[in-house]
Formats: sequence, C-alpha cells, structure tokens
Amino acid sequence: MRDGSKTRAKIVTEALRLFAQKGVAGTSIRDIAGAVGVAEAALYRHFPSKDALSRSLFLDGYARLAGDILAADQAHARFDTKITRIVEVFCDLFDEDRALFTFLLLSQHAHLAEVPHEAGKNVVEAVHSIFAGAMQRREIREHDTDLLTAMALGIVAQPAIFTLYGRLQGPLRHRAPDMAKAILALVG
Amino acid sequence: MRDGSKTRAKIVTEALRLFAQKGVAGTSIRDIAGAVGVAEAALYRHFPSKDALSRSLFLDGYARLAGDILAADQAHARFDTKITRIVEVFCDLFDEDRALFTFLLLSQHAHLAEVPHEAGKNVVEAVHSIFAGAMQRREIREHDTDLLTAMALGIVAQPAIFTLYGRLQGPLRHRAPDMAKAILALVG
DNA sequence: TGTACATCAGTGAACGCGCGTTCACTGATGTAC
DNA sequence: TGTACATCAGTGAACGCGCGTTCACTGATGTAC
Repeated sequence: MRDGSKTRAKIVTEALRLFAQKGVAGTSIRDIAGAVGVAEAALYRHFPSKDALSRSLFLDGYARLAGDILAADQAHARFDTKITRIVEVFCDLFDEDRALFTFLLLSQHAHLAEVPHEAGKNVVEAVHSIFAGAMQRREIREHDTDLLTAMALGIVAQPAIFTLYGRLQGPLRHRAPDMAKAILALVG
Repeated sequence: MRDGSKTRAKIVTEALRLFAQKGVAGTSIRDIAGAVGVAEAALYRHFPSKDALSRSLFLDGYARLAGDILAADQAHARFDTKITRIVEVFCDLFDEDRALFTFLLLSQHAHLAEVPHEAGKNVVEAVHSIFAGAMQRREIREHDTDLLTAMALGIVAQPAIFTLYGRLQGPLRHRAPDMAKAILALVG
C-alpha cells in the first residue's frame, strides 16, 4: 500500500490555512482537496467527515496549547515567573503558527462544548489549575478563580485578535511583558 | 398596503435568537421564516439577502454598544468613574440582551472588517478614544493605546464569553466591580 | 361617503447551484512462501 | 530471487439534499376624486 502520511499532513496544513482564511463554513471539501492536490474522495481516507476534520484540528491545536501552558507552569517555581513564561509560550505559538491560532480563535465557539475537561487538553482548565494551585499554596490572595481565569485569558487573547486584524503590529511576543504585567496586577 | 414593521421587528428578533443559538451558517432562511411565521419569500421584502440581514444585525448591535459606551464616557468627568460606568453599561446590555451579545461575539470575525471607523459605531474605536482622551488630558500615563484597548476589551469580553458557556454564573453585572478594577490597574 | 386605483407586504411553488458524501474501481507497495 | 496475493491510498463520476433566491400572483389598506 502507499504511504498516506504525507497526504494526511498536507490535508491538515491546507485545511488549517483555508479554515483560518475563509472559515469552516466558507471552505468546501473541494477547496481543501484542490489545495492538497488530490481528489475530494481522498480526504475521506483520512477523516470520516468534514466535521470530524475540523473537530480534530481544533481539539489537537487546543490540546497542544494547553500542554505547552502546563509544561511552562511546571518548569518554574515562582508564580510571577510561571505567568511570564506562559504568556511567552502563548505569544510564541501565535507568532509561529498564525493559521492555527486564527482557526482556534475563529472556531472556538463551534467546538468548545466538545473539549475534554482535563487540563492537559483544555486551555481554560490549564490556566484555571495554575491560579488554583497558586491560591492553594498561598502565593496569591483568594479570588474567584473562574473570573481570574477569564480576565487573564482575555488579556492575552484580545491582543492576539487585534494582531490578526492588523490593529496591533509586529510579533505578539513584543507585547508579552505588558500582558504578563497586566495579569500579575490582577492578583496583586 | 399592509404595515410590515411588526414583521420586520419579528424577523430581527427571531434571526438574532437563531443566529445566536446555531450560528449564521447553521441557520437557514427557512428556519427564520418558520420562527417568524411567514413564508420564506417574505424575508426578502425586508432584507435583500441573508448576508445583508446578518450584516445589518451585526452593525446595528455593534453601533448600539459603541454609542452606549461613548455616552457613558461623556456623562462622567473622572477617568475611573468613566471606566466603572462603561463596564456597567457593557454588563447591563449583556444581561438584558444575551442573544444580541452572543451573536456579536460569535460573528464578529465575519463582519469586523466592514465596521465603520467612527467611534459612534465601532466599539474598538470608542474604547480607544476614551484611553486616548485620558492620556491627552494627562489623567493617565503614556501607554500603547491599542494594546491598552485590546487588554481592556479582553478583560470584559472574556468573562462575558465564560458566562455564555456557563463557566461563570449569574449576571455579568456582578463581575463589573472586579473587571473595572482590573482595567484601572492596567493604567495605574 | 363611495368608488377606482396604486402600493406593497406576504404567498406558495419552483429554480438551479454547490455542497458533503458515496461508489466501484485502480494500482502501488508490502508480505508470504 | 520470483511470484501470488492482500492491503489500502487515491480516483473520477455521480448522488441527493438543502440552501438562498426568484417569480407571478394575491389581497389588504391608504389615497384621490
């Protein structure tokens, strides 16, 4: 049999690019197959449906970000170092794979309900666990952890969105220090 | 001729409700007409196309929020009062018309490019003008106004999204004091 | 007040198009002997 | 090493369905005289 892993990888890349550019609903199986350079039916050798493809891309991307956040958390001891590094990780992933981020931001509302609750696969749970842990260890004062999680995510996600729309220029990484400072001010 | 204003109002209400619930792509003209209780063709007496309908709903809702923000800004003198009131206005609109807010948050990426640049119709410009004004009057220190705008919007928008998903409970208004405090900490 | 007319909101059926998906088939490559 | 076979990635054409939109038509209501 032929090795389909190259084709599968290209489907992932091109689907992400097109989904980010035109949205999932605005991208047809024909579009993706055309960009990959295969017949439409070939996509169904790798993903059972268009919906499964977009779900798989979303859950994988979301899990990757959650995993990177958890790893940055565990690699550092002090709360402020954790936050700084996590913001940097977020910015770096954004700057390196803008198509993935655009897709995650665009289609979060379609898939958020299907995301598993484990912190390793769920960005919200990952961030939540970091604040909850710091609170438990008395490194920060008592707060509503969910509200804190929401505001912290908003502080990084909204500048990311502004960057996608050209309202903010240059790498998001340049904003990391200000964003980290803003998050630390939430708990200070 | 018959008075179509009642029908038009019902189209707006039902379309907003359905768009918020199932997304624009997931809602058909048949769905809307069925909810309104008219034939599909009747919708075309009020809006030239499905796209024009969703664009009109978006731009009107977005302009309403921007107008309310500007009005709250102008009704107060001190910067911290302005911010507090603006956050409250945002929360109240959210709590009163959740369908509108869900729709605005869900479909912002489809329409943001078509929003006019005037502060009275554009939420981002409205918030931007408030920070820019305060900076000019030396009420707050120098900052990157666009980054500030993004972070401030993120601080209120993300808790709104969490509330939509049930991750935060109760009226958003209850979070207003903490969100206002967080925004003021950005410039403090 | 009564009548003729113009306007236009709403109808019901039909339209063609693009979509996601399926199908029987091909042929390249790995495996068994 | 050579041959027969199994596997399965990829093909090309076709499918039916639901979609947004259009059409000629109806009839209620406002206006002119």
